[in-house]
Amino acid sequence: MTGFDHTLPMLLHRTLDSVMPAFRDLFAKYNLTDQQWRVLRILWEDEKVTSAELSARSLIPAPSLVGIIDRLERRKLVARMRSLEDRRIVYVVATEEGRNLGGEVMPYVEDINHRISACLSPAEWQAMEQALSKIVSGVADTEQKEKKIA
Amino acid sequence: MTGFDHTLPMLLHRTLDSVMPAFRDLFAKYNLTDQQWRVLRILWEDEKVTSAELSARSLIPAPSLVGIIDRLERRKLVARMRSLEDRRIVYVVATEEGRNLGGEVMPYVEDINHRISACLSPAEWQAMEQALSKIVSGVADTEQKEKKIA
DNA sequence: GCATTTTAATTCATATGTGAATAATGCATA
DNA sequence: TATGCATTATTCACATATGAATTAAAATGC
Repeated sequence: MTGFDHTLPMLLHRTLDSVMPAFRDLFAKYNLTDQQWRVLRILWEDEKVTSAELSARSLIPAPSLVGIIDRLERRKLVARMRSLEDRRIVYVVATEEGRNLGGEVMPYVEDINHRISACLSPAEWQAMEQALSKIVSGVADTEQKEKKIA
Repeated sequence: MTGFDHTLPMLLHRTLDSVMPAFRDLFAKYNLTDQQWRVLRILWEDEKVTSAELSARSLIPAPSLVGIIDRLERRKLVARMRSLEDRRIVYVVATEEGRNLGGEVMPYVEDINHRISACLSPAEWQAMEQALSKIVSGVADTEQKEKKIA
């Protein structure tokens, strides 16, 4: 293990690589990718969400979202509805079928999440989440400072 | 913030999204992607590495590695050398030029890494790294148990 | 020695990520 | 009200991720 292996990007990628296969094996049974699931997961609870908000909450870049929604739409799991007040905005909603699929997959997803959190004590989990969150806000702050300099 | 936002994959993705732009802006100045950098970073120190080992250490899936090495090879930054003892094996090596580029970029990469680690105290960083590592080994263990059952 | 099985790298089809550019609409203001 | 600017979603070109299949070259069993 060199210094490189202890780099934050490598630590995060390594952890993702270890947990994602379980999710992907599950999603594959329903012909879903994990990105498609993320979208469905958000729409499962909320009525209608704009594309921009969906991108922000799913952490899926807007250009990728277009194709993902296209494919979900073809399968009648979601639908696009252009706003009438502001015709630039597109709302995405889950269909009845999409909502049902969400409800069907959800318990298994929670199983996996429970198995993951069982790897740590609640205190450890809390500390990890705070550490990650500190990094997110910390990095954002240094970027602000650099903008002021420039 | 729903439960979904506190899910491990979302936490990890959110953190990655916050730190990667700084790296990517840097790499873009040298016409490198972050995956290309990861390969160069490994070859910068080691003499020759097999494709399989490169995939394992860079966390880049083998099929992706093919194209990445192709593009680095076109720019004369790395070279492929087929093993003479076992002709299935391909060694990848950095050229003089590749090694120089590595040396040139490295200090700036370390700057970014320092700025990231400055967001946490050494103890917090240590705890976070251990937590992530616990998850990696913990998830691997539960997979083993499931194999035995099946 | 030859057929079988493994292994290493690659290819293939499809889905997604990334950054720049575009089209369509809304908004401000001269 | 016409013009310039901002915003939303999309498109484009290119690079990478994913899982299955393929090729070539060992290793193994008989």
